Amino acid sequence: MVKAFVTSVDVAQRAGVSRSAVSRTFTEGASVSPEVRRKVLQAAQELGYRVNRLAQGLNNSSSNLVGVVGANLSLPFMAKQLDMLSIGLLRRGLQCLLLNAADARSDIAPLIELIFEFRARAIVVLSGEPPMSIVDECLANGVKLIVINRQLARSDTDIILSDDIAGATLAAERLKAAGCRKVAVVTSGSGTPTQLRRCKAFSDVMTAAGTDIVVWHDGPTTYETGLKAARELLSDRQIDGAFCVTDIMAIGFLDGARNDMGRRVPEDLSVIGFDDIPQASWRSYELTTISQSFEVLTEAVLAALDHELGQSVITNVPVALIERSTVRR
Amino acid sequence: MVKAFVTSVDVAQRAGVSRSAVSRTFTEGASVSPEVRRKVLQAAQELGYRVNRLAQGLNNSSSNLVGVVGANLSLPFMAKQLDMLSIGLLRRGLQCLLLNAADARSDIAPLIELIFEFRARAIVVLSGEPPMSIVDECLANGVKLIVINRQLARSDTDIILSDDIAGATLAAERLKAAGCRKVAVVTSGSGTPTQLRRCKAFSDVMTAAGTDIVVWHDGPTTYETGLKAARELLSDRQIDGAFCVTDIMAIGFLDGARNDMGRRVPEDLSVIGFDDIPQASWRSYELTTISQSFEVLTEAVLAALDHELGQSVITNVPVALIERSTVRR
DNA sequence: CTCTCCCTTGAACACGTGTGCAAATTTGCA
DNA sequence: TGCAAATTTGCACACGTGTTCAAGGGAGAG
Repeated sequence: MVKAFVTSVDVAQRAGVSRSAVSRTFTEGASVSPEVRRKVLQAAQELGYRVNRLAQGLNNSSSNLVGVVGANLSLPFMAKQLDMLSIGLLRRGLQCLLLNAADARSDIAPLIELIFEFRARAIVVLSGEPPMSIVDECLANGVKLIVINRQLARSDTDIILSDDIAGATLAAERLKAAGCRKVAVVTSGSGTPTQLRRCKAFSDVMTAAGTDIVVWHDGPTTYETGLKAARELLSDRQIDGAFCVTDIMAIGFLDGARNDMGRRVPEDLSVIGFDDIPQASWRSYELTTISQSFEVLTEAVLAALDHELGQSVITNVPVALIERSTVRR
Repeated sequence: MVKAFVTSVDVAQRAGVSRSAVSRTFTEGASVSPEVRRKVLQAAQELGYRVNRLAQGLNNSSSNLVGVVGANLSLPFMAKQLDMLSIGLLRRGLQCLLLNAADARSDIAPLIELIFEFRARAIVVLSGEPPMSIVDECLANGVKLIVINRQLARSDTDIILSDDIAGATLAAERLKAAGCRKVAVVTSGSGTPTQLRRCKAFSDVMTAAGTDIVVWHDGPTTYETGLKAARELLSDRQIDGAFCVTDIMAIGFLDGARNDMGRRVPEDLSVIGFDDIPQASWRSYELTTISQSFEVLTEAVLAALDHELGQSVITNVPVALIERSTVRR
């Protein structure tokens, strides 16, 4: 049988004071005399006392937890985002309750409901789309909802969007400047809003310029999908440019183009990606891509936590073209 | 002002039953008549009732939380591990409280104390080393402690170790078979136990065989470190083999060897890594490496959660040589 | 010295849930 | 129908904390 955790009653008894004094000692800005404070701290130290956050949260009817919903956490983009977010939360005194949706297609509603049960202060949705009923529930119960790269048809939720349209436009302009005559757009079959936006904005610019485009989409957002795209698309020898809506697919595409389809990059084929994941700068790729600052994105999420409830703030994360060496100059 | 969450009292009132009935309806195996159950469920549905896990945990003096401590979550190895672990926890009805140590060198004690405050059921340490005082505290308070790839000098903690020694030995044997005469060992400057073990085991086999070795160590466990190692080591043209204790460094090393130092791999130089991260199988690398099954590792962690408290189980995660194309046949 | 004001202290309540116990009700059997 | 057994129900307590409220006590001003 294990002994239970030390409670504030134990500490109070040992320090010879009331339980209130103990509580006040550990509460910022409460009124305790230095003498009592010292005795309490010493007793707490000796007994190994730890505040019970569950009881604390029960009282305040809210915890310091922030629920984070995501999927495919091992993909570089997600991993980087989660890494920075979890650091930022901790630094702000918030704890991260991580719910992994396992599959980008799976319904995230049950996960969000779980977060509700923990009376989390806020919910951050990194992937998947929360149903409207849940958005309502968040608002009704005073839980901040922050959605990343999903455009909800609502005006009472914080939304953080990378500027996909500007990014895709930058990519299109760059490929035009490289003199491409026929370009491919590579996207996954998952049809996430982000990918759709990038795909559409790029296509719009290209068709307006009269450039031939061919849109390819299939499979999940992975390296293998990019590889497959290269193998299927590049039998058409007229294609001399490609916009892959995600770096991870761009890297697969590059490998397929060079190794399987015998293309020289950038001489025969210009390739441009999106996200600027760490691997994009590896020497074997040196992928020209559109970067969205992870720092800015993370800061936007953290800032959103402080926003007034029910007030919608749409934050656009700016993008920039990172010139490396997969597009002809 | 926001309305508070719905409580079991509200539900009981609406359903016209006692609060106990509500509680029992949501408790597995409690005794409720079908009639009452139906009324309660309907009322709960209409009001949007959610059990308050904080109050629940307060009562049971333990929550369903599992604290996970890690660092460098965006490195492929860590990301993959966290991804699988968080899925596995969720599937078992446990929630993942993620604490990011931000820096591999930073002290993880404060993070573990935070986990204590949440009365987590178990603590999983992915990186960093918990001080002995905390190990004691875990045991005293009935909190399961699971440490991955850290050898603690204790017999009352669950420890999960990839079989570094067997892996490093496999790597050494393979390089010997490739006919290498002088091999480099590339390791980071962080000196984690895992890396030290791999380094030592490899060196032991090689020196026993009379092969020349040179050990290089510097910087963090990153791609850039591998790149740097190649630039510094390969001015010595006698080196014809390299064991990088981590795939991420092996990939950097490969890029440096090929692009900066003009080596052909595997003709001039054989390279072997460790971990089998997803990037190792990318077409540009096709890195020969030692794999440790992420599935087995994850399963071991989940299994450890069910072990008796205070009983130590040391699980060895088996390794295997994955032949690709960076070692001469 | 007395009065007032401010700081500190302890008692009591609230937070929302699970559960032991005894009463109430239903079921099973003869 | 009558009785015992089994099931269901409600009351009350416990979990560990924050906080309000009134009482206590000390210091400073007149």
